[in-house]
Amino acid sequence: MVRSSMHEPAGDDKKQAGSSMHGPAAPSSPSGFKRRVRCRGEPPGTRVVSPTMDDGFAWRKYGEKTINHHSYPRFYFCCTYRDEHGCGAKKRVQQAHGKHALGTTHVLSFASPAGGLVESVEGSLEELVTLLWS
DNA sequence: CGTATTTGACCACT
DNA sequence: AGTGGTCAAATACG
Repeated sequence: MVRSSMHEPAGDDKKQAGSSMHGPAAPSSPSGFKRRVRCRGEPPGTRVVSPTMDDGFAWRKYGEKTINHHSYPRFYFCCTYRDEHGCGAKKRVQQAHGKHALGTTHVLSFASPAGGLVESVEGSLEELVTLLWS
């Protein structure tokens, strides 16, 4: 969750170093590194709402985790242009109760079309879109 | 060929 | 000890 001291992006340093160390750099000798291939074909009907909704930006899913504390999994998205535009837009989508169908989307930070920078926004996708276009 | 997407594992904090 | 969050690599599709 949000670390008390994770306000500074500099924290990425340690993370990057750590990953590098684990060294997937040596694919030839993975100490048990087995990447299971995925079947890019989820059964139709299971999908209630498309997290990749068109909010004006391209979102790329970079992770998924199931929270035991909650009843549904959480999806992590980040702006596809993160590399080129430095638009450090990050989106966290938590699937709310099936009754509401629409999960809650928390935006960590994203560049506003107006040129402003928004951070730590939380609300439904609908609200976020409205805010973006505000 | 490039991009988007998926899954597993590790890490840091509490 | 457990949780949550991110990265890296591999694959599939256009």
